[in-house]
Amino acid sequence: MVTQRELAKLARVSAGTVSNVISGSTRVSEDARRKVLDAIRVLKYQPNLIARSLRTRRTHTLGIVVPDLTIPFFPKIVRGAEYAARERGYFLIVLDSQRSHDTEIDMIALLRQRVDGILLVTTGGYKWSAENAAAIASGPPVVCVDRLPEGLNTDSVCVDDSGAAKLGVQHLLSLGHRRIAIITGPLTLRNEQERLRGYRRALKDAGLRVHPSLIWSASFEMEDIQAVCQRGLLRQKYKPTALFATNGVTGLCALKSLYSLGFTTPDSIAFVTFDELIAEDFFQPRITSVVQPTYEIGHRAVEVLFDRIVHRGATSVSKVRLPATLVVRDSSRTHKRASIVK
Amino acid sequence: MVTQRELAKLARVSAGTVSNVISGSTRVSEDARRKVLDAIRVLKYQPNLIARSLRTRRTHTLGIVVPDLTIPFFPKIVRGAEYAARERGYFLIVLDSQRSHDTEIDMIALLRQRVDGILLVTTGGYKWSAENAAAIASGPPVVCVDRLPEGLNTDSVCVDDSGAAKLGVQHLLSLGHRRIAIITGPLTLRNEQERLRGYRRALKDAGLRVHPSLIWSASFEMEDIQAVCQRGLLRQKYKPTALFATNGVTGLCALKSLYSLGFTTPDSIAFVTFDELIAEDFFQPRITSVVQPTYEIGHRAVEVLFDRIVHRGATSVSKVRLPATLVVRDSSRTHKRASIVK
DNA sequence: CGCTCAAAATGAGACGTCTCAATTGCGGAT
DNA sequence: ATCCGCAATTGAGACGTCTCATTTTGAGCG
Repeated sequence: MVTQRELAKLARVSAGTVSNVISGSTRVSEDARRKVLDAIRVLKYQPNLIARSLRTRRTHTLGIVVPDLTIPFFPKIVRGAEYAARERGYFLIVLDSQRSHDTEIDMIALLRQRVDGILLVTTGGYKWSAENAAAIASGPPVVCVDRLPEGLNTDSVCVDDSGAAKLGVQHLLSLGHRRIAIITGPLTLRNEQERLRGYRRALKDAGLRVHPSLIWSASFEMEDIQAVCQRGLLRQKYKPTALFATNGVTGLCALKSLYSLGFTTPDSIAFVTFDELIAEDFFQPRITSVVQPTYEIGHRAVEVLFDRIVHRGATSVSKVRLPATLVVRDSSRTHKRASIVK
Repeated sequence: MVTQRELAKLARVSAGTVSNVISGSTRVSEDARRKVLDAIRVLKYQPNLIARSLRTRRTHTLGIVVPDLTIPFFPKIVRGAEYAARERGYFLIVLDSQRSHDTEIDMIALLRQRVDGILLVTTGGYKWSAENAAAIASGPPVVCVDRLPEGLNTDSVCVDDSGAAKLGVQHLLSLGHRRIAIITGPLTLRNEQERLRGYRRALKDAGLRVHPSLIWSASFEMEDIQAVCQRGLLRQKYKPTALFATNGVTGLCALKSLYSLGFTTPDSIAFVTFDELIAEDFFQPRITSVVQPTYEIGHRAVEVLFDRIVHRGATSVSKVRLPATLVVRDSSRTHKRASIVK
């Protein structure tokens, strides 16, 4: 490995000057600069990042922890983050916590010494212990993405959950639907709470009463979702003409349940879901979705993180909420039965 | 940050002894060990990994580069690799080359100084330049996974492509099918070539002629695949009773094409694909697949990599091929028309 | 009591970089 | 000719760890 010292010898300048040329921190004469750059070329010098990190206490690396890389939503966020990181010459390390809070904590601990900042998509559904929160606070800055943890007050970037849900529900309202059911994931997740809030708000704004029998919640497990749909759909009294799902996993399973119960979209029930379904364009008819700006979320999160790295503790906490967009496809097509309902 | 020097002061031993206790490289008296361990506990010492790396020239970290994290196949491999890495106390860095060979090369360069070994799933479809191959050879050891690059002679771990394809085709043969079409991805990929070879072998072994009009190849683009299926299926003379797809992307698109052309599985055509389709258990009927041992591939690749890290250059190149398994579901159900064909 | 020898402990030095106080060089002003 | 001031350069030292040659310790033995 070629070192700066060797460059110095070849270029006949001091080691300090070589370092100054390379890091560009101090003014260097044109002559010296040229000699050093020549030497770099001749010896094919490459700086030793480890040594540099030891000295500067910077790694020029960011880390991102996600709950499950096999859910397509997360790689999309990773992509946005990676792009933003590379724009600034940073390197991004990806870790998968496998939906385990403990693993998540472990991974953050492992990242601690290797990165200058962390993007965290928590597994969610629990409150952070004071101890773990303190550990976070004492390490490199953390920006929470998508899912906002309880008990952790950091910068965050996520979609405007309630606004996004409202968008989807308003679309159904505009098609004439009045009995719109909602199926959410676990309400221990703040996102899910907010999305439910958006649903309520949309209905209230439209002057409708929010009927409790139209609000369904389930875990992320197929069986659970199926059971909830079955109960909700076969209930006679107040049958929905439309269903809104608050996330992709739930939406996919719900859709499957509808089909297996003999329902079709949009004919027997209109359907809108949060997130692009995994095999989105495979279904006929195609599914209308509230689409999150995944790439922007990742990208923006890195920008917020850089801000924080620079202004360490200075600025107040920033909570960014990005807007979702509605992509209208077939599953919500206006339909005579739906439009009849009043 | 607590340093070993501070530990030494508190424990009233030398810095060298502290280091010996921590790294366990030399024998240390029980007494000294206890004092040091106490000090570690009291001061909450955590070793500085950067400094350690600088000194030892080891990072205790591995890297994996994959073409596209949004294809579920790759995160599964990552998971197996990560597990194996953690078993040995190593850390795994994940990078997404976004299907670009240039990015791939960049990423390997970036990893160079940060990891002790690299797992590479190349984007494929091109030959590695001698220059890039040389760069690889001069860096940390590389193990190629899944896709084997041309022009790069490294250890590798992947599925037994031809055997796996044979497995799928033999299944169709055993159901009585005789006119079995195959649709592959780009034949610039070695995997695809091998899988096609497996198909040929299965037919030959069964004493059947391989009819050229039954061999279809396409890029990974939907339109392309659709066109190929259309041409193959609407061709009158030699219409297949079964279709075998050699990878998940192609399989998914082919299936969609079948449906849009009015075919159904297994009624009008039997269907078997490589890999679990993204929304596998969503389709009715469910799809029969040749399933790769993704987790094992990742896991095993890390083991091979460790071997190489330890025996640096000593052992001969190892080319591991893991067997696939056939998961029979509905799409290949025996069917009267199929069984009639002779 | 002194000697030997192995085990244990020591501490200087190196890994490659950056930083900073100190020094040098040089043109221009006095 | 001398001095000043600024820019450029220098080189020692530190970051925290591990290594290794050297020294110290102490148990065993004559």
